[in-house]
Amino acid sequence: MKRTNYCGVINKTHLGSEQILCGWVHSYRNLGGLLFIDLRDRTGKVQLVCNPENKEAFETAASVRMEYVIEVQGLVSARAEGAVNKNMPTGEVEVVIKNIKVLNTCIALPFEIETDKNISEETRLKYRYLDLRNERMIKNLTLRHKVTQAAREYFSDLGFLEIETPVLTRSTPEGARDYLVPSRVHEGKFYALPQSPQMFKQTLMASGIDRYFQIARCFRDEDLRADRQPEHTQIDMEMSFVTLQDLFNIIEGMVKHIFTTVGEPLETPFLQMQYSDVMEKYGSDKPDLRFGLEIQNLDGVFAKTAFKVFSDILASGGTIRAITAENGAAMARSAIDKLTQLAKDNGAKGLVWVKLKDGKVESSALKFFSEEEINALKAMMKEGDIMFIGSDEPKKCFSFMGALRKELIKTLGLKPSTKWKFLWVKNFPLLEFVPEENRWDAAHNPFTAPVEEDIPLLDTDPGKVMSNQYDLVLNGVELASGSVRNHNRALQEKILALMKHSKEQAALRFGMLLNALECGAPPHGGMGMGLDRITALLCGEDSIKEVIAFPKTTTASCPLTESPNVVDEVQLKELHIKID
RNA sequence: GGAGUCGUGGUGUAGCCCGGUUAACACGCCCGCCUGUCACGCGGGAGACCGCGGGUUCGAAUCCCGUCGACUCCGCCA
Repeated sequence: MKRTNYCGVINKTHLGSEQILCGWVHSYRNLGGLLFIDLRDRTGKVQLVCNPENKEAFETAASVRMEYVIEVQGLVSARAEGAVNKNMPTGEVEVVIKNIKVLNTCIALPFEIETDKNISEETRLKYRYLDLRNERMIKNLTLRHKVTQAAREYFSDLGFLEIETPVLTRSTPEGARDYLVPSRVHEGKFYALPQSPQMFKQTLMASGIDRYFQIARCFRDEDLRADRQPEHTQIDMEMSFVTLQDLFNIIEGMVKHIFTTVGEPLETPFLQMQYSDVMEKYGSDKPDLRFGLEIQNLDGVFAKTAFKVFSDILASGGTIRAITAENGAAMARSAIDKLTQLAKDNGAKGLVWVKLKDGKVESSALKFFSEEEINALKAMMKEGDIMFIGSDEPKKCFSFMGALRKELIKTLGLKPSTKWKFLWVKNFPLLEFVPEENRWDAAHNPFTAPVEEDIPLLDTDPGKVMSNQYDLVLNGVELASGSVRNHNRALQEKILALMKHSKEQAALRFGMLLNALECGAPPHGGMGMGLDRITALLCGEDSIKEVIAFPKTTTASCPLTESPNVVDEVQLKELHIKID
């Protein structure tokens, strides 16, 4: 290769040197007797200048158009005082063209690189190879690479082995829908793409691998969101002989290493909270703790209320909760109505608002409140505050108050208190009852171990059993999830039985794992972290599509490759598939 | 499965409410001029039957119905 340097790095230290640069014509300015080209590669841009005295080169330079690929030999020169471009990192220098060669031409493109903003995502994805020429995408993909490398480095240094697990595996119709792959050799049989390497990594623990990690692609055939793609990448990890706190320590170490590597050293501690407390305080299992707005309990205030709405709720075992927002009293009626509607959409029957304005309490339900209640509310508020009160059966109440909290943060345009706020959510219930199916289901992951002292409760009151499950939440995003697993076959089978899996079914679906467990599997645990999500957060992107080179659209299709698509009749026949 | 927003030259938008000229503007593209530009400038030109199908109407980019696609959200996502 003849290239001597990248465009974006050329600076004063290269003055007087001759360079061979290759790249794309980002823009050209032909002044008639003088010609400028901004040459771009993934490191940045540098200005080329061509004088007419260099006749042959000038002729070629005049023929280039947007996005032509050229190779240039030239002298790095200082720009004249007035010609320095302060908006350009390479703006103090320019490269005087000696020779120029067109390596490839380019047709008129659907959009311009960098200058065209607000291109529809549809167009961007259809021409992703052009979109990826943009600085934003180069920056994001570079950062993603760094995150991946940092994770690899961290785990490797701690003695973890990176082991690949199969992508063609078997379907386990738990949780998300599987992507299926028909087998040619076995008529009527299918592989499934893994939703996670869960079973394999636990099996690796049974093998005595002790410490495993993988940058693993996971597949889920579910509807998409800004933070969900049909295939996503997990930093997947599992280790033996660990407690929950060991896992926290290891993962915190990894997160810190990643953040430091990308230039965001962390000082903020990782908080830990019980799932039940998180739900009660924030109405969400992934609250954004950069904002306050805790949900308050008003059961005491209204214990003896004459307001029928509240007294009925309390009598039926419900609860009354509130959120108080500073400087919210100025909120317009329409904004309050919007928030009320949002609460209703999330299951609330209504919301009561209370304002403290000029030392006086105003409220949509003022006439129902006693003097004592008004004073109690007043004592909880500061001048200019607004309080929203909701009441319902506790779980429902927390849920819509949580939705309200999220919306309030948006509506009031609250500024986050810190850049990053980490939260471990732990002590999830192991099981949740599904009334429609008259069975228990894993609250998170069917292989999670119950808290040891709760094991007897599996026989008496399964809903009370706490698990060794945890989530790591960052700025309101569920970043990672993991647990200490069951390493005892009998216990695992007991839990599967509560989920109404017969021994036969369990053996059929999870046989590999169950068999491995009874062959001397060590205690173990681990986690999976969303690589796309952590990268998106670090890039300041709202959608993980911006950190994935070739993502899918909301209908799980790829505009670039036009997948999914039809296949040949011959292919179908080989796979024993008939399409109606 | 459901809700909302959007769809107009290559790209991004205006026009749509309140139907009626050759569908406007910017960038890109083509031609010409220009020796210090950097969103270069100036002059000229090409390029869209307004996502698709149907309906209302003398007449539809505009109103109505359907459909397809994109995005966001709910359901779903162990």
